[in-house]
Amino acid sequence: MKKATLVDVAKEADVSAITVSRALRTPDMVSTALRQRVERAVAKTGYVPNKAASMLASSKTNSIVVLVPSLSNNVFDEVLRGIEEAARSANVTIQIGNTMYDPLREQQLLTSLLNPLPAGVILTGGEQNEASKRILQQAQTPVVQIMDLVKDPIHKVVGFSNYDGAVSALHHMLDAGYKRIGFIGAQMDPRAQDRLRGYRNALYDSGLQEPERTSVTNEKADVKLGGTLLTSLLTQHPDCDAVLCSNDDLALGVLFECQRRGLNVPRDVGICGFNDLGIVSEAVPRVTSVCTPRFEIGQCAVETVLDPHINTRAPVLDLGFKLHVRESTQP
Amino acid sequence: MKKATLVDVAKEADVSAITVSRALRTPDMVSTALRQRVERAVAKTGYVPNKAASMLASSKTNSIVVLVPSLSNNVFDEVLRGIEEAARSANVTIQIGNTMYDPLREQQLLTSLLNPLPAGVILTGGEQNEASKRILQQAQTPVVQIMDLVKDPIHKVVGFSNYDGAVSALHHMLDAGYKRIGFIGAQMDPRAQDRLRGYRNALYDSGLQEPERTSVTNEKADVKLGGTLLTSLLTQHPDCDAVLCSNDDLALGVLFECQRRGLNVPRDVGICGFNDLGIVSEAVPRVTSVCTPRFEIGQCAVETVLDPHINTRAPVLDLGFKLHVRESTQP
DNA sequence: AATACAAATGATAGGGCAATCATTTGCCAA
DNA sequence: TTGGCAAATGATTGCCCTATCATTTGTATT
Repeated sequence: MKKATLVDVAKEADVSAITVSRALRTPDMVSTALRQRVERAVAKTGYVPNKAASMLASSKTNSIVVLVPSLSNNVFDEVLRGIEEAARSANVTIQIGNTMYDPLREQQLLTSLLNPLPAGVILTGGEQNEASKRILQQAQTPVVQIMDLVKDPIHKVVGFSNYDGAVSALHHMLDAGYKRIGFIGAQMDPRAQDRLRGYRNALYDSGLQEPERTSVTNEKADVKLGGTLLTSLLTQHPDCDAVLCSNDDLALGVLFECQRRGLNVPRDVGICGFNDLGIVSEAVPRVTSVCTPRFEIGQCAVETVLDPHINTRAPVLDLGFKLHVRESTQP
Repeated sequence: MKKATLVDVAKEADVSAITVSRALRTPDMVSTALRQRVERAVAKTGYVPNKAASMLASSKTNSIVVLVPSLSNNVFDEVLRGIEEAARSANVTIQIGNTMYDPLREQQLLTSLLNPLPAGVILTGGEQNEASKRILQQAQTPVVQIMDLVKDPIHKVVGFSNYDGAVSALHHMLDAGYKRIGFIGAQMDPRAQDRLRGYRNALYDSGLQEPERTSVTNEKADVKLGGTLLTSLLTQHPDCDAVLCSNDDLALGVLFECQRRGLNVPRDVGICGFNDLGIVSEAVPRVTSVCTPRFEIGQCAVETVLDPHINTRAPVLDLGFKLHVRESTQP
């Protein structure tokens, strides 16, 4: 038995095909009686709309393309959860692409996923290459960039200030009494660089006139690397008494390395992470971290991208952050 | 300017539309000269194939649907990495769905993602509900179930034995001298249950005739829960001298809880995790874990699902596991 | 040179839906 | 009642590509 089509349903309901189409897509536009008749016919025939045909005829889809730079970075789980939840209630599907922090890969994904044209695109950050930006500008679909407060957004931005987050963390660490605070960073994308800038400027503004103590690399940030970077930081700056980490994996690695070296946290070394991934609040000692609104960013990104009044809204939505102070920075 | 279609390219190259189609899809079937002419015409017109039309005409897609139960569980990152890599080299796109451990959600995702029909489906485990299984059986597309060695596979299975993994871990712990080994489990899906079974049987077979010491829940497994479960385990069985955990997050939580309680690992309590997620090998002390071939499972699942000889291959592919012994179980 | 056959290319006919414009129906005001 | 208008429904056409079958061209064989 072949799959039922609109025409089959139409015959069953004794109406025209286009009416069935309307009854399903825009139920408000048909009479109640007819709607019910169509529903019955759909049930009876087991009709399932053919998306390919629908796309071809309307050159539209109800799916949102979401590009993230990593799936192993737990930061994006929460973002994706927010996106999924919002997408579900808006009745759109999502299409996830993993750019692996590679602009070229991002461009390829866009080329591939923008056909057929999605209802919207959600991207991470503003580090797209020129070709990608051109593609996005020419595509007739709304674009939301998330995480960063990107300066020259394609359309809209939903995120928070990484710079302010780092500043806030540093002020707290200074208040807690640390004097020779270092910075450890990896995977130095624009967000991590903003955090580094925040560290630098807050340090400078504090009047301590300290030399900057940093250990930074472009490798993929993970727990192991945190230990490695602490080692290199302490080699260059043995007097470090605290470390601000560009993310929580690094912070955990730093904590473990301290334990290996017999350094007491928070007494000998204070540690602050970034993102507040849940695991850091369970470590011993519990680690201070800048809590970022990842779930909300996801939700809000979907709402923004689907918003019909998208053109009349502020282009940048700052969802803020919260510093969660814990034992690791309270000597 | 409208987008170029096959016909435009055909005019440009002075051939028929169908020939252009062939030149692009099956270049071996046309002459070299013509292929080059078509390529030039494509470049000149900026032609991009319309996937919706292609799908409609052929009722095929070159995308693979991948359903995982969680994106926050780091187990699936690696699997997805393997899938992505293999998919890329096979030139197919992937469509990721997150079932959130909910069979109904899985069913909804299948209903939605099986239209248009994908080139294959990759699912986690065998815990689909009856409706989902029926949908998959009727869909004319290969299905590969991963992670578990599912007993009654829909088509094919790529995974490893969770049961054997647990048995192997337990044997190691017994060999290391632990006598009163407990089990901590959460998110007790069939895989976790297999691990529990492995624990039970290995314990029984060891002849120790020990009572079983378990603390198990169906909540989402995370680091925090590890601590909670250890607390409950030690309340009921204060004599526990080691813990096998159904995954690494729990193991880490157990380690942290031990630290809070002043219990020395591995002397007072031995800890073994499951999956070997990278982070456990960095903790202090480094934690023993059953290393599972997640990347390979992903790769292999794609190869299997796309394999034209799929019907003549063994239905179950066991990729094995490796116990990585570290400090946490060497008193 | 004639035949046979394979390789290369073409013509036709949908695939299932939605945009657009056209028609019918129902209802109200005058 | 009739004209007018909105609401509801219908007919036609096109979206762009590929499956299928048909034709042409090229090559080898006798």
